[in-house]
Amino acid sequence: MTIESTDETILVVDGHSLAFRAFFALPVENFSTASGQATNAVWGFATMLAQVIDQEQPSHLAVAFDMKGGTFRNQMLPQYKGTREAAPEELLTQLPLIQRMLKALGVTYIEKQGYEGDDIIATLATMGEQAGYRALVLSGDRDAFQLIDDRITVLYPGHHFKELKHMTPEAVVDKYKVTAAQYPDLAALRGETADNIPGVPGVGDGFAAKWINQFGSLEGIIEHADEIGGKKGEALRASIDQVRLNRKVNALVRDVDLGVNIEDLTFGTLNVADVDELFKELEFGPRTKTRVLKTFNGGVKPSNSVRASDAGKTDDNDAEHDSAGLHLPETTNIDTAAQFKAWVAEHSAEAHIAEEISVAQSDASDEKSRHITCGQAVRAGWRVAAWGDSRPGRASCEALAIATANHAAVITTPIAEELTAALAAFLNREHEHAIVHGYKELLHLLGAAGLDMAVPMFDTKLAGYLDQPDFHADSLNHAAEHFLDLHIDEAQQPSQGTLDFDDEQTEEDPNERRARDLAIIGELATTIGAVIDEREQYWLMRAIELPVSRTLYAMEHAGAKVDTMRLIALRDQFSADANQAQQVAFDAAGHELNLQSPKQLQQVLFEDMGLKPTKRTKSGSYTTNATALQDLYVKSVDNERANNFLGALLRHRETNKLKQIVATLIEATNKNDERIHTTFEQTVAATGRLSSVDPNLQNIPNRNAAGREIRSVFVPGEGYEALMSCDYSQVELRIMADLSGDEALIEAFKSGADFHKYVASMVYKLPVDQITGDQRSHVKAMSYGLAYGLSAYGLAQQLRITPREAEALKNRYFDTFGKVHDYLESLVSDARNNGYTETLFGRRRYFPALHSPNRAAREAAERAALNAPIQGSAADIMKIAMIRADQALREAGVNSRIILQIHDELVVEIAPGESEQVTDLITNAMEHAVDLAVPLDVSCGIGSDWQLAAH
DNA sequence: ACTTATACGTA
DNA sequence: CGTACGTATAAGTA
Repeated sequence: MTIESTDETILVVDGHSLAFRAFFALPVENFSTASGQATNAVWGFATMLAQVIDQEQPSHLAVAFDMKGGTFRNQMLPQYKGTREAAPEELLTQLPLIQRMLKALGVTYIEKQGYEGDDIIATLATMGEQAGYRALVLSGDRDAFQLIDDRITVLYPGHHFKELKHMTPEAVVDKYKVTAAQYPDLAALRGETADNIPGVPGVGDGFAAKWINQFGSLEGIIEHADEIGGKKGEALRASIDQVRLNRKVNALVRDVDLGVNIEDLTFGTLNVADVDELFKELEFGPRTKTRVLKTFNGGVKPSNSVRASDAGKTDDNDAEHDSAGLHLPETTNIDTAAQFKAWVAEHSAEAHIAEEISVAQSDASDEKSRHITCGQAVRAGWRVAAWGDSRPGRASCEALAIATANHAAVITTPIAEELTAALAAFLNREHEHAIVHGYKELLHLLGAAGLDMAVPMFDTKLAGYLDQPDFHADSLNHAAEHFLDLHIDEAQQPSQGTLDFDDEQTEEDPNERRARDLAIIGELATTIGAVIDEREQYWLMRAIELPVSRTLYAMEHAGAKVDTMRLIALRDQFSADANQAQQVAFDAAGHELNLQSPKQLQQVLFEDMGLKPTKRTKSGSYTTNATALQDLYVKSVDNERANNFLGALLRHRETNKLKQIVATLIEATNKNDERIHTTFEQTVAATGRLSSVDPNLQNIPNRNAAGREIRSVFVPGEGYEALMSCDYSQVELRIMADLSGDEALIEAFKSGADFHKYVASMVYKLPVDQITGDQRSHVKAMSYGLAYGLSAYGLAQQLRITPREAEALKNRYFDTFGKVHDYLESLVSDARNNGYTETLFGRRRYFPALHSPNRAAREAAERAALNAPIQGSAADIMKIAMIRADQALREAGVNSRIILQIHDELVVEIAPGESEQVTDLITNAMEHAVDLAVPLDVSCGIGSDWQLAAH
């Protein structure tokens, strides 16, 4: 980020690529003039370009465009860019406007008949380099990577435009394992789907890089093609001509005669009158004008942007900066309470700034607090972090730190008693000024050191998740790379381990890494905090995610008690059943085989036994999944051998799976307390749901009797007398009823009758007592399928009815619940317009693929966009219920505690004599988590194990 | 020792 | 050709 160069820097922009990005990133509806001229691409182009200029501060600038008419590439490769959809009319009409704007802004743009924008870019970057400049190439086309060297960097946009990756020689090697100069060889082997250029089938970046490193170059590979064995070697030999051609086509021309001098490509003298006129015509507001003027009114003037880390900075000139340009706090090791108190007194002022947030009392039920922001407060505050093993049930803390932007106090374990007390007092007093990364993990680490901390002001891990729920950062460094475009030194490679952040290196001074982690947390807070405020999502973090983290910590820490003896008995029983089924299968097949190998099964079923092939898997082989086997089983009554085999195989599948699940549970049981401490992932599921890992306790069998047996191993632990299970009935449908306002569906919920039967009677226009079992189950499947974007075909498959019948059912259903239909459609169209969906509580999920030219990808995005707000709202509601339930239990002073969450179900460990009271508390917390147009219905059961607690 | 495909458990 | 997950195993590559 810090470019230390006194040289000139030229920024070369791929105009078409930027225009495309702008066009698809912004909804046309919001950017059109009264006369109907679309302006989204023009506006986006201006702001995105201004953003890059502000960030990079180039001294010279040029924009390259493609010209109509083909290039030499089309003659070599007729299908070149064949799959690319023609640019939409609404974008094409904006290109001349963009060029007019560039002219008014005093920016040179270049196009040249017979060449692509990429060739112009390559030429400009080369010219810049030869003139001793640094060159930055802004392009979304990976072909530009071949230009990269010490002086040429490609700015490659990520998912969101602002995440520009600085592709340096090191970054290319890092990503592709080949040098920038070798990149076109790699691309030729791999092909380019976007340009309709086939590569070697089955060969991706990985294999291409391997070969290049083995043989040095594409030519080397072709020479030694015969030495490469396997399917991939074969495919390579068959594709040599294609690959050679690819390589010719992807080479950029670096010496096009453009008729310009590099020194003339300055900018900064914009024509105010022309800009005024154009912006008036495009109906751009004064803010856009100010924004653009600021950037284009003096190309080389010093930056007006302040680095985030400089906020609240004191006159601390010897503050360290690391290689990535991070401002590191100065670390002080603290051993005694007195040292700590003195340190706090000295640096307290740095952590507090004028603007404070008054959200201490914010809670889920307070509607007015929904608009709270974190504002400038996240720029200051105490960074609190800890290092060690944060796995529940086995957590241990190595060190913790409390820091401002400039100074860090580091405390290593074991911590003296007096210092522990001082830390406890500090955390108790200052938690609302704390910024953390992973509050839940921090609680495990603090807990291991005998400490606790109430909800902090800001959690950068949760914030990153709210910002981009589809992105999963697997470490703090990864988050820094993604959100801050900050590349941490090569030397500090993560080694394996389950530590909170990346594992420590033996080489590095531990405090150096701690300082870096703290600095990253501060940077993330400012960067993502701004996004959170802009979207008004601070309430979500403060009133839902942070408090639920605390509840989840308690659940993970408590764990779930299992009956180990019973677990072992079950494993042995399932194991014996599986073996027995396996033997029967072997006898029927006439030989032994691996029943867990789809490949071997295909051989036996479709070749040896000659059964009629089933549906194909995506790789083209015949599926051997349970539904297919079931079908074959039913159809093979007259073929005794096949029938016996299939029956045994199905039994083996089921019992073996159960055996495997039980074995995993045994493995995961903590020897000390005979409890299983799962980890609830709070930042993984893109919809806002939780997930459970290590082990997954959210997929314990529940659908048939044999599987349900496994639930009986979950029992109350010492000091507890029972387990209680409480679940919401049809939450997602109730959310749909509320949000759609469909009177019929609302009435169905208010009736209090057997819901599915009642709905069936409305759909079939029959009295409730005349509804058949089939009718009820068909309508039930339809109801549940709604929120998934279910197709008539899918419904037919599931219910084993004809697509015609399914279609008829769907039509009747939507005739009855018309507003539900309209609502579901509005979800998708709103998502298309806004780019994202939103839950009841403002949790967002973005869907760029809604504009994908690929039909399958687009339709998948449509179904996901339909589902996300519904599944996500249900998740929000459950989180609020958990916070309320947890709080209610604590306020009542009972010992009972929540131990598991399975999306719409809570499992509570009940202390003696508390069952009635706790049932009331939990039911109330769940039922009144939110106020919808229909009541939330909760049903509870209590028993001496999880299975018996079912109701 | 790694990745990919296949299958299957839950809501 | 229904959303959201996590885990295990086989088979292919190294």
